[in-house]
Amino acid sequence: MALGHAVLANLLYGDASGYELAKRFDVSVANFWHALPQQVYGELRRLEGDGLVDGRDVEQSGRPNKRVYRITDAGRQRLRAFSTEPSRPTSIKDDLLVKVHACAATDRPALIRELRDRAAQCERKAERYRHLRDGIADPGGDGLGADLTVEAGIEFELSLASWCRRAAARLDGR
Amino acid sequence: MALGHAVLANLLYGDASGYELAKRFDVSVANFWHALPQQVYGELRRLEGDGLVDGRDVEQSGRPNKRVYRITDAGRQRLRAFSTEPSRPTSIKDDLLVKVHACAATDRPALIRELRDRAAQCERKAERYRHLRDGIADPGGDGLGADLTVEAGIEFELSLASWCRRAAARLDGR
DNA sequence: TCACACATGTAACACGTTACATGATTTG
DNA sequence: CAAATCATGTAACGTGTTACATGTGTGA
Repeated sequence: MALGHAVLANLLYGDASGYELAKRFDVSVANFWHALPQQVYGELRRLEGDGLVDGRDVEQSGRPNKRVYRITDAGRQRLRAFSTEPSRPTSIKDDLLVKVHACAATDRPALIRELRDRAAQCERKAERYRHLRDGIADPGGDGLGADLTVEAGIEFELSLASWCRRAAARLDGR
Repeated sequence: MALGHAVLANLLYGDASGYELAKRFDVSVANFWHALPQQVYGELRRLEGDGLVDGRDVEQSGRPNKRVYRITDAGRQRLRAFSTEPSRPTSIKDDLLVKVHACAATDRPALIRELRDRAAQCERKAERYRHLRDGIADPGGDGLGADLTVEAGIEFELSLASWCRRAAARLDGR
């Protein structure tokens, strides 16, 4: 149930279809959990089979019908149980860091270019997260969890961006 | 070849056995790529089959024999090619962030405790990375890649620790 | 003698990614 | 008329985790 908990957590912020959830997994949540649409659809079917979410078909005019999911009481209980299990340290995988580690055997100029690109990318992402944060309804109450996690996202992206620029400078021989 | 590149990059810093590599994947490299021993052993066999590393058996007295691997020219070329391929944004997976996102449905005190534990854990990790960094031979030359990546590790851990403490405080209702 | 470090694996399973597939409606 | 958005999936493959398995030597 790796993805499952993330999906359940997301549904706390409002019922959603697979399509809508997949988009959230590509923006707000992407910061600490990433998933492709296919995975989300599959996970929702599984969660429904386990009774952790409830799906209902919604007919729409002018666009395809969709299936909207809501978290069930069993789903909430599952999240509660999950919250008391130990989690282990963040798992990070980053090819760019591997490249820097291997810089002695790389195409230096290409690596430096990629570091600068990545820095810019991170800064744009931080900017998007900032807008997201400003849109959170009640950051002290219902929106607290979302507020805290986007905050983490902003800080992570900015700190990575800053590291990328310094790494590029050092690899450039100053 | 997800793990493969990380293994090759590591071997640039000296020949090693599977056991030794597995330990590096649990300390220095864990910051941007994590792997279990089983995976490392398997990957080394595969890399040897592809001619990207060379293994030789080393007899030892007083302890089991080991197989020590060295990166080949083909392996270096592979790293060079890898360095020019695009990498995509860091992939992060963190259960603790999922829990915070789901804080409305969690056991709050347990979550707060875990955040404080994690903060302490991150700070210890940063401390270990600092020692590692101080042990790097030539941070401006041969050790540049390693120096930059541990630096990234230190900053990541410290920024996460600080976020954890702030999150715990806010969840605690100040 | 018990635990720990050294040293290496197999097998089953869970999870994630890529490629492929379909089809309607809206916007430029 | 082309491209983007909405909406949902299957199949094959690659990667990562858990559980199990084995055996020696050193230090408490």
